[in-house]
Amino acid sequence: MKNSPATLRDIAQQLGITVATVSRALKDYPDISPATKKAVLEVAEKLRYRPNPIALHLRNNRSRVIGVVVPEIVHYFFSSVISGIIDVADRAEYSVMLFQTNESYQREVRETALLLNSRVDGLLISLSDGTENFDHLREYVELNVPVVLFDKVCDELAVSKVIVDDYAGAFQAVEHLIAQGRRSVALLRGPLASSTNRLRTAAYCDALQKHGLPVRQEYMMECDKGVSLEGGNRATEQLMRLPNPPDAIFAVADAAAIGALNTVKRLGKRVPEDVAVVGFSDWEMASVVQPPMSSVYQPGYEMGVVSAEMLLEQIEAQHNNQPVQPMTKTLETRLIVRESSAVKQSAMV
Amino acid sequence: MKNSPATLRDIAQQLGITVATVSRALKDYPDISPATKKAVLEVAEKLRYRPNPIALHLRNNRSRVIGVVVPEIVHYFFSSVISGIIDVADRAEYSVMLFQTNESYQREVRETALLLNSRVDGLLISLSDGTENFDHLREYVELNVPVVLFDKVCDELAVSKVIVDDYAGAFQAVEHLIAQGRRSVALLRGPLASSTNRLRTAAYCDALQKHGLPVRQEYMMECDKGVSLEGGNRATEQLMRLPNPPDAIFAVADAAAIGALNTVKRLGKRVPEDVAVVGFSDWEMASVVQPPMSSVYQPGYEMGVVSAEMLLEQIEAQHNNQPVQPMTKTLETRLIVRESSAVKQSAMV
DNA sequence: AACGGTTACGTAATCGTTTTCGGCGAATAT
DNA sequence: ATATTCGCCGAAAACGATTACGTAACCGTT
Repeated sequence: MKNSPATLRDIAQQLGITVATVSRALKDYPDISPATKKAVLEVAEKLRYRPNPIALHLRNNRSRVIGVVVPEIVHYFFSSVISGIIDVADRAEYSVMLFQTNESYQREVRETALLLNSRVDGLLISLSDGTENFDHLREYVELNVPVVLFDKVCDELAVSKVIVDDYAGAFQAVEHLIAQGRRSVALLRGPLASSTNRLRTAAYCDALQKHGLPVRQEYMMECDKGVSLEGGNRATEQLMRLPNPPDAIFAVADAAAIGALNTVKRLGKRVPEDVAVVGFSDWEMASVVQPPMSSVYQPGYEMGVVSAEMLLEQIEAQHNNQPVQPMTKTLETRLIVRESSAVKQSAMV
Repeated sequence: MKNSPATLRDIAQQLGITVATVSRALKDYPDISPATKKAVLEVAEKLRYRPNPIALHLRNNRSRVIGVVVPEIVHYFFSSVISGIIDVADRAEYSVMLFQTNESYQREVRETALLLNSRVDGLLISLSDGTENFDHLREYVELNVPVVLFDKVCDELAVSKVIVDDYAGAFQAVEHLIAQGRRSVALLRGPLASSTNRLRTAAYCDALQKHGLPVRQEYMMECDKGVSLEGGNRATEQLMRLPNPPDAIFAVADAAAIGALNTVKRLGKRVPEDVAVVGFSDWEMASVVQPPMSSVYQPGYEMGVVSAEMLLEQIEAQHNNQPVQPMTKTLETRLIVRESSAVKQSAMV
């Protein structure tokens, strides 16, 4: 029957009054007589009137929509962050527009431009691994659209950031391996363009040096297929083929770590006796592999919550013409020790 | 400096012409003289003009936004579906608004209403486990807003659906277990309100009966904490405490299956020798646990792609006033056999 | 009777864009 | 010389909602 939702005018026509009166009646303005209000409310109910948000956006110059851009959605950490963002946005009556870049810089530029055109009220973004130019985000700054960077950030932009303490987490992981008596710890990492990779790699080197261990290039592997299961597999195969293979592997991501763990076992070595393994992120997966894998826990959901709260605050401030101060918030990481790196507790079947 | 993006009027004023001319010049109407076009293009470039989509939406009565509602985002299968949806939407220049219900019927109603008010062009939704009333979706049908249900669907609504062949997949899994010589196969399932749970449960029963095996109530467990790791753990503990514990477990979700697998091992039994385990979905996790777990592969990404394509087609048809025929598409499942259920190939360390 | 103050509503502008319906001058046709 | 066409552009309505401002009608006061 009815094809399109009722508008103010539909109500006004039924009652022989103007849309202005209807609008005011619905918003309970004191100007309107109780009788008219009652009549308007009734008709509005009957017609199932709902304000058209698009018209409101046009008039108010705000959309109550925030844009979220992540490298990939099918990823335990990022989906956790997204979940946190959505829950916060939901409570504040904001909607979330979601995009993924598949780690492509070009697509990142495309999506952010799209989002900017869409007049989102703010942007939450985790940079792709390949992103080294930030002009697409500078446009936001110039137009005073609040931006919060999370997880994969950059120093070049004066915007708010939410990160985890990548350095401390990685440092702790490597020190833990050294404390377990490991003397040749290998690293599995992704491209150094990404801030998280840089920090975790730096922490790896520093931890080794602090304990008087050599930093050996042949132990620092960049996974060619990304820090994935497959990337971890391949890098580990290479590592174990070295004249003196490492006695421990620290991977900057759980997927690669699990690849490493499985490859070590496949090559007939024991975990952790021959090679200890520690990952980063503490995915659900880490606790179900055999042996259960140590990993640096990264609070994904919380990062989403904090980032979204920060963005919404800035949007609010912006809207009230208050100045917004870019700030950086660092969330704690925590090393979860399981059997893959704890020699004493190791209980093999 | 500039606080808000340039509008048609800004361009028009700079050139002393009207917005109508500017609009036509930008859209390359034949009416406009080359000189004017050139001038407009130049000023538009200088001012970095971008059409305001909100104004367009208001005028065109379409938003080029689709709504997506899932039970939870942090979930390998659903995030895969979302990924597929987003990739298709992206190519068609649509944006995706994402919501999660956390399996709450109330929140499902709330989010769908919000989305409807937001005037999305269409809705993609996977129902929450507790959803038994569908009035919130009937509103979409009444207002002629295209809806496509995926994965968790219902029979009560005359809308398009995309599902996997839950019945066939589950049937194949149970038959496989029987073929491996198992005679007492247990089931781990979630609430029967969900269509997938119902179908997989029915297939379980039918497969047993086909092979002359009894369908025993004490082997059919509803996981109290949901079909999660924890739910799988608890249900399996109960199963193994039975006078005659099962020699195989089929779980309707991988998380519960992995919980089952780990619990079986923790209780000192061998997988698959004592108890075989098969899951459903074939998450990444399934292949990395020990022993690698058999599972019914469910094409998540493809489901997202197909659902989104179907929805966009319907939106297009709707927009051209063509009738839309609700249709149901069923995607194939495929049993992936790994060591957790294949006695012969089992290679324990 | 004239004025002031309410009450209760209407008028019209606004947000940015598209598009229909002209309009005006010049060129072409009859 | 008048009519027709064409090229180029402006005016204005439309999408749906909000809101500053204007204005009737009515009351009571002086």
